[in-house]
Amino acid sequence: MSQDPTEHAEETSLLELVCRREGSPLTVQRRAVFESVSTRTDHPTAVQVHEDVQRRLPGVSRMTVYRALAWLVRLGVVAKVHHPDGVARFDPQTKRHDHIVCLRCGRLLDLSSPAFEALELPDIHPLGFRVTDYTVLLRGTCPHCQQASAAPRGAEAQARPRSGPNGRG
Amino acid sequence: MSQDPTEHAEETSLLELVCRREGSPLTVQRRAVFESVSTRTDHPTAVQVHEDVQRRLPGVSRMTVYRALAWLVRLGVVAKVHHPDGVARFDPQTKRHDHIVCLRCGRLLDLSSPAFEALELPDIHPLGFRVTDYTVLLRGTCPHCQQASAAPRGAEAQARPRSGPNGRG
DNA sequence: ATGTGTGCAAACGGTTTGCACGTGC
DNA sequence: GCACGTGCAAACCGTTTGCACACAT
Repeated sequence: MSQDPTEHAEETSLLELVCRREGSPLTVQRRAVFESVSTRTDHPTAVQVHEDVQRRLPGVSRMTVYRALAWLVRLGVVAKVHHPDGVARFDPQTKRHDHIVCLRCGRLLDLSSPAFEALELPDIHPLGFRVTDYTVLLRGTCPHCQQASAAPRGAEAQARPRSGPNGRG
Repeated sequence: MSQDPTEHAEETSLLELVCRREGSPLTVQRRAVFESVSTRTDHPTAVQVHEDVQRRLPGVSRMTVYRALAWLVRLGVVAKVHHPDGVARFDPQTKRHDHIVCLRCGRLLDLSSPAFEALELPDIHPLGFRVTDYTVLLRGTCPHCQQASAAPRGAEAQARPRSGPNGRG
């Protein structure tokens, strides 16, 4: 996709920094996994990241990708988000933010809206919980699926585009 | 728990009503599944519902519970909520509402707060999406785990009490 | 009587784990 | 050189599916 290596230069050095701090070696595989996640904006699944990495580093096993992702999440460099479909997805955005998901194709996107940034949740302690964090999930229909929904009947049954890797409802 | 059968009388008749409308037979198993979900407030997993149902109707298979739950969800009588752990949970509350989850034990609860009811989200159409629905997920620590967190070190690593049926982070 | 819900068992997909080898530091 | 990350294969868990029988209507 992007030909400019300097684009992710600072992120990569962040990765190195974190590695030093943890005393963990920064391997080629981990770097590739991080590159994949931080390049994409569509919250890829572990399998999708694996495909991505494979393209650059043939031979990398799925296990390595799973472990690298878990490691990145543990270091706080990557966020694990839970898709309604149940499969884990990964997000380079680690700051608190919200998501929007298309109920037809399952596409999940970050919600970057000033209005949402400004949103202030009531500061409550429901049932004695100590609330540390929150996230809003919007559900709806993406532009592409809005057009598609006009065409066929029984739209709910299909709604399974090749590029949308989401299984069950 | 509750000995009073009249407590769920209206819900049961709702179930019968919906069955008539759908032309679907109301079986003992389905009734038991519905009873289980509507009685509990802790958003049981399919397996937990199965255990519940088994207690009353020994011999009911897990498959039946899965299918009954899917059926109830399709009829709009029960809501399927997605837990951060990835396992599906079920909720008798079908109206739009929010949740709070304990990051230690995984317990998921409905959030019934007037302040949250009154919350108005910005009416935006991010990236051309048509937003139909939304939900807020609060993350935090439940009262029980707040006490427990005082005791051991490395709390994040363990945090896996027997009663909390949540696998991965 | 009839249609469909149920039960069994097997498959499936995503994810995790144990161990020998290779690699980064 | 040493530790740890990697790769392989197999297990695991929640969930789905196909088919014969039983049950609700």
